[in-house]
Amino acid sequence: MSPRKSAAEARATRGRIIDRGIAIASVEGLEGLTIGRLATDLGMSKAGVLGHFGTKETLQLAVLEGASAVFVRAVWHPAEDAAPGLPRLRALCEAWIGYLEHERAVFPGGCLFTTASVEFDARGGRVRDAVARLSRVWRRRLAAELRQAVAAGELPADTDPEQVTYELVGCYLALNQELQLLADPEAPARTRRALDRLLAPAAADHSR
Amino acid sequence: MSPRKSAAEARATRGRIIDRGIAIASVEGLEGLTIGRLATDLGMSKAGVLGHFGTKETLQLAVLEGASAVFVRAVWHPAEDAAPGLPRLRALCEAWIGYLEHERAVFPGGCLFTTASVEFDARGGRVRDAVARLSRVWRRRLAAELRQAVAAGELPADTDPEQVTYELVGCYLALNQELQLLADPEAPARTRRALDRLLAPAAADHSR
DNA sequence: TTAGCTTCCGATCGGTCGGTTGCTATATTC
DNA sequence: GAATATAGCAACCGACCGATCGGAAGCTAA
Repeated sequence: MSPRKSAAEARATRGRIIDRGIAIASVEGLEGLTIGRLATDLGMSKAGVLGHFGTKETLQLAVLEGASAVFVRAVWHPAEDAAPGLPRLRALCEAWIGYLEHERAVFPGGCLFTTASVEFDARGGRVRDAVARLSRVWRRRLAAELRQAVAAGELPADTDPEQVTYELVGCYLALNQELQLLADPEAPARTRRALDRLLAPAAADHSR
Repeated sequence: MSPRKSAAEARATRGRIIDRGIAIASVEGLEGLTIGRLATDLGMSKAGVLGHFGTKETLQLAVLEGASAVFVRAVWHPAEDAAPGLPRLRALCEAWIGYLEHERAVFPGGCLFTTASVEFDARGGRVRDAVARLSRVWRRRLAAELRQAVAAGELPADTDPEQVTYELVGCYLALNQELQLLADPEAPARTRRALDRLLAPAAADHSR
């Protein structure tokens, strides 16, 4: 009927598939994301959708990568302008709250990584590996930023970066649950209170 | 071939279905739990399995209820012997860690409530309502226990029970992720360190 | 002895899954 | 302008999904 052909248009189509896939997967999960549903939503045939990826697993990985780009753009990029250390951590955490609270247009079902993490944490396969890799990357970045803040004397010298990272991740998992499952409007305020405790500046008795 | 008939045996069969269903659902999710898989695992026919529940949704609710009983037995019951307030909170939290760390025989794929919570948090329906209800019940119990500890002077007087409950839930969501997705053996120690900070006794400058 | 109830099975239903095939129509390359 | 490459479609595949059906087997009560 309407065979689009140019390479540029094909890339655009691929992008539309991934965008729609992110939206569906954030609600139904990466396993619940089906090719037929994707095709119907986009007014395409199943073969037309699958032709861009070959395999559902490859499609899932592409959606995951697309979601990762959204996350980086929404959370990490806005914080890059802030000064390294505590200010950047603060900006990062605030953007992270906004991402979970307002990014409904992109992730109507909440953070796709939380969903995918729980969905695949008990399985094998490339998707699980990709989810675990992304999770580790972001934890490492958080810990590195925390180390900078400690080195700069902005956080107590005895701060354990891995420990604070763990507790930060917990905060955001809980925030996602309170927003999505319990629809609790108090959740962002509670998160900020927890952050105030976790990222409390070092007592000003340092030399520098 | 082997049609069991007595009411007692039927109840036993129902229990076996639920037990197996819990194990499957903790790995595949409540949606990924299929009647055919259940029937194969138990050496039954699909009709025999579904006959006990009528509907997959009813089966999911029964599995959820069964998992709730396991959780109560593993986490709440052991803590009932402890004195109300802080000691009971401590016992509760320690049992909770053990539940996530060692209950692999019952929940091979990690805590079923975490899985179900994320799986249904963006949908409607009775299963989602049941998950949200259980989540609220346990948060309320935690908060009530925290209030007791504050009233007894075991925790600082300005402690916000809902706030601490939120942070406790976050700790256990993070623990589940580190155990299941990242297979990090340090996770329980990190959880205990976080608990030490969250449940630090009030400074002993109180009168009573 | 027998009627009625329940448990469970085998067979089957319509529907959807991921994936394949053959084709057309366009874009690109020479 | 001819040859090649490819985006996308329609049709279809075997497998599996949840669900329904009639009936067989065994318990219980009259």
